[in-house]
Amino acid sequence: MSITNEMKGLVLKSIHDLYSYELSAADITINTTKPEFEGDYTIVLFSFVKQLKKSPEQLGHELGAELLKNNPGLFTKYNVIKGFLNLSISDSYWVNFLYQTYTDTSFGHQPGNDQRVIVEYSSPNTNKPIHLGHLRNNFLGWSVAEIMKTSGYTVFKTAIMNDRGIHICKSMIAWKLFANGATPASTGIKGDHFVGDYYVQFGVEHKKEMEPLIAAGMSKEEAEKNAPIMQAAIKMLQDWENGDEEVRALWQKMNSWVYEGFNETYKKIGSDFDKNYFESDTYLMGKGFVEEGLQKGVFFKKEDGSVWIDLTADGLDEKLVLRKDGTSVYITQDIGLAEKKYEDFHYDQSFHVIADEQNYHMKVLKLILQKLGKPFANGVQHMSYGMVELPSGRMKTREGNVVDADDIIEELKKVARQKTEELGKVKDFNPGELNELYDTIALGALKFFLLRVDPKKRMIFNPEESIDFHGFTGPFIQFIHARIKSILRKEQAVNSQQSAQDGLLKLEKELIILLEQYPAIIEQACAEHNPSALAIYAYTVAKTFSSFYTECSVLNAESEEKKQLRLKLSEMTANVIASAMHLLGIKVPERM
RNA sequence: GGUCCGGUAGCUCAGUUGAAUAGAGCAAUUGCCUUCUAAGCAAUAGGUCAUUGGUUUGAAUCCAAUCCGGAUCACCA
Repeated sequence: MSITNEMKGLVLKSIHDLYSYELSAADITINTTKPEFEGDYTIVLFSFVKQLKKSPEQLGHELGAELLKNNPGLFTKYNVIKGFLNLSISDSYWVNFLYQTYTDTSFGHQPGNDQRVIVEYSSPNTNKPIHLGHLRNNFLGWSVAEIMKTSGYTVFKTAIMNDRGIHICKSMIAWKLFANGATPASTGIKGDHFVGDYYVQFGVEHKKEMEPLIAAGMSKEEAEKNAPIMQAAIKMLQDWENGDEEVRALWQKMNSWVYEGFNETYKKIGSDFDKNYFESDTYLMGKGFVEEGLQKGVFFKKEDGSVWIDLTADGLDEKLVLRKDGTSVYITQDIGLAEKKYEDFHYDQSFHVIADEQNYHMKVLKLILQKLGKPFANGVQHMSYGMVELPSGRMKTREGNVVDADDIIEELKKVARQKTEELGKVKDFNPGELNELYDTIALGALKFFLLRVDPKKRMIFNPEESIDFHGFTGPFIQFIHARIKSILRKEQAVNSQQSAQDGLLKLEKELIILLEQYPAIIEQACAEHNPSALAIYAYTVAKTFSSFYTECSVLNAESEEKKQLRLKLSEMTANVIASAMHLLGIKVPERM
């Protein structure tokens, strides 16, 4: 149990003993004591002073004295300032905690519960390569899944490959028209980029063809639709749906190029999946629910044959679920997929990691599932995150203003190499080890950069300023880890009983207090589905260690006892940093 | 227009279940490498927490109004 929870229990008991009053734990606020006051943790008295009809001053002193009297080994002193009761916790408590825990690499992990969870993330379109926005999705999804695993959930990672539709046909048409049979193999271009290039080329050609039509008096919308290349793409989609063999073969071929490219990138960034779903398999599945919804009176049919749901009573609009031509739309497919995933995994919760532009869509999806009476409806949840924007605005593949995932990783690797060579600390590494180190640093910088901010907020990436390796960054934390390991390579802590030690230095105690909070941070990150809590925490630990390291020598400590304490403190810090960074999908090097 | 989200230092962001004098990083200025890795440490400077009013012992945090920015309300996915 964490120290703050333990303290809450003690406060409840003391209040009961002193005043025969039953307080609830929710009434008690405990904060770490501000540095300008004496103490480690502070009980805010205001929150329950009224219930007890005491002055904060009197209550503070009575409660402080009672806590000290009953827990002489835990608390050493107290002081009351205004409505705050500051308590000092004994050094021996902290040292004991450190000695008990310093080798525990599963510190903060929870035993398994019986909750089954799906995290659906990544979910790319197969007409373009992965960019920075997709990376945020990938890193978030992966990290949330790992955090939930650590917290005891049984987690399955899935992706839905958006492998069909008009956007795919655009790439296909452009390839047919302009490629002259070129392939990724013949051009040496990575498959997803290769196909993406034709998607962009479609856009260029489309725009070109629209101009004369608009000049001839057509509206923009009409021109968009009537441009010959668009007509060809629409025709191709129809052929695809009718199972035209030639179109299907081309579709399969081009998708396979894309998957080859994706797999390479996924491998590099560490995304993995327990199961992939394909839209081409699932896009017809929702149709069955239309009939079910009509029978249950949840849906209604309009004169033209289209089917709708009326959500105005829920503060939303009417929403189409089946086109008048009888084909299903996005939301209908999602209904089918949700049920399919339930059949496959029997989930209690199913998270969709999707950008916040789809908040409305996900709200509607959940509502429809609830109205259809699906048993899994309440477990369907949107893990919404903000888009990554450039200083110039949103990234759009067809406008070419994207930060490509493969490009930025390569750029960061270059910076990592350059910096490493300048510093010259790993001259004995062989080329394989060096390459691995550059990967570790580059991906560490990128993942930390994208995970350190609150997922719900949109974020701005400035390519000019690029990604830093100093300060609040992944490489800084990696560096601190490498530094600790360097000490531990020279000397290991001896596993021994706690020896009597007084006088923990300020920074020593600060570090132990921080480390003790790790399980609470994981719990918070899990409850909020928010990896940034862990990123901020990992940085704070590294930063605190760095100050400690500068001020206190580990290997040349004043005494053997101090040295042992500091070795243990170093080891535990390294363990916690490695663990927290792992939950973010970031590796930590032994040397850098 | 309806709904939802946001506005904190020059920039990027913490802090938002109310709690003591609002914190980091970058950028700027100044010190510190013969001692465990300087991708570092220490320090200085930088704030009308969008605005106004309200609730409270106490408000960046809660409420109301206003201003600004974004998303969404498709027979696209």
